[in-house]
Amino acid sequence: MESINTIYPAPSNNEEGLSLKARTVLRAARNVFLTHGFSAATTDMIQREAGVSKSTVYAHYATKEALFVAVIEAECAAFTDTVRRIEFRPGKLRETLTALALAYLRVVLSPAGLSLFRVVISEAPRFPNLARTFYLAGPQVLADMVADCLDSAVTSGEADLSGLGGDAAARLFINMVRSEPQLRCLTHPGAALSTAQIHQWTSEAVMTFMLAYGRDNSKATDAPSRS
Amino acid sequence: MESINTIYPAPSNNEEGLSLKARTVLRAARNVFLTHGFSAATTDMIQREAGVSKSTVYAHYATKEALFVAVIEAECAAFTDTVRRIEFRPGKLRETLTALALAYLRVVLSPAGLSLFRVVISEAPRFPNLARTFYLAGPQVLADMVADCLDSAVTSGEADLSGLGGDAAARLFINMVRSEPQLRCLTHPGAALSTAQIHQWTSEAVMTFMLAYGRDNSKATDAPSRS
DNA sequence: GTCTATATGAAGATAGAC
DNA sequence: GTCTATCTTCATATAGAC
Repeated sequence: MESINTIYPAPSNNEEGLSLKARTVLRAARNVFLTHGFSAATTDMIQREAGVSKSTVYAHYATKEALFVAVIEAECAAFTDTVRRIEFRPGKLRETLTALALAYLRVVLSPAGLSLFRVVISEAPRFPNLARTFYLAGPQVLADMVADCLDSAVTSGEADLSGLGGDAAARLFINMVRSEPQLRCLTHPGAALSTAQIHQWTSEAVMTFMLAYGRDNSKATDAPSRS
Repeated sequence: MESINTIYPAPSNNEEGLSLKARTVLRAARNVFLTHGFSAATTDMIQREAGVSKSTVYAHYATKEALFVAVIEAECAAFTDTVRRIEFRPGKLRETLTALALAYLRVVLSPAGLSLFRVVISEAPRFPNLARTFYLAGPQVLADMVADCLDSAVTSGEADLSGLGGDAAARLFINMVRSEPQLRCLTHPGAALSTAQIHQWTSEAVMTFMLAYGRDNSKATDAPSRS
């Protein structure tokens, strides 16, 4: 009894070249799969949510599996787009890292981000290619961005990675940022983190990283920057 | 066609007071649920794997849901036991943290650990209590242990947390340790990480933490300790 | 392409004998 | 408590008219 896209705001990407009904089906499938996962979702739910008949669904997607793959691939692509759009003008390293972290958490902790993670992880044994796609579309893309960022900082003398590669350092940073808040949200459904909590966690992660690898170690600053 | 407990070595805990058949059912259910998740698992699979009839299953557990809850709670309890058993004699901070990290990763990256995570996370919307139980049984327990460790180190002058609470610092550390290898294993099913990779990652995480909060900052040592 | 109606199989759960 | 056999519901997918 929910209208389309009530729960998960539409990405409206990668829908070029699809007929009107096909798009309707895909979006309905997105809501249903992200809400219930693959196995618990039924084609009936999708058909009903889309407001079409069963045969319309099967006219565009041969099987439930194919529809699922289409949904997740589109979602991963949208995820990548969102992450890529994050602005990071090369300014002060601490501020840049903070901005990147907060923007990343906004995506990861969004309802769609959490559901996508849930579904992809749980279906990874059955859809290993989707899982790899997800890894490349999310963590990998951000890691590359942060690595660029860090390489610049090393060049400008703002950071000293102590023998660590830019890539390894970037991974350490984004994992430090993402891990705890994401785990908390995943294991406490319905209890979203407050903005204050997110800012505090981010600030602690950035501080830790700067203490370890920043060149100007002024240990005092732990006031979160509002972005 | 797999015999019981082929895939996931039994915890053999919390089975006191259960009849022989009840135990057989519970263990079969464990294998099936950890392998397929809740929705894709069927009571037929469980019944077959246990080598009993359907009514035997329902004689001990009223519904599929109840059986699932029993399985996951037992698994969480076993998880806690394993984590609690980790030795950490208060020695040098770096060595203690390395040992804790490696032992934790052994549990988290084990087949049972990864499957438990998958299942709990994916079913969290439907079984929120189980998800919270899992959080408390795993990350929370280790965080407490690490926090104790850090408090000692602060007292002995080995560490300076720069205003961070022991709890927050502990969380940062274990998340830094767990996050990337776990995510890689979850998204690349069947491709286990090599011991060398695990040691390298651990070593990088410990080094980062020690650079930020260790009192004796000798940046050179990045040789992983074999434990 | 889209609909209504239906085939076909499998799921969770129970009945009734022992 | 345990089994065999079965009930009921609902899932995926298709047939055939328009």
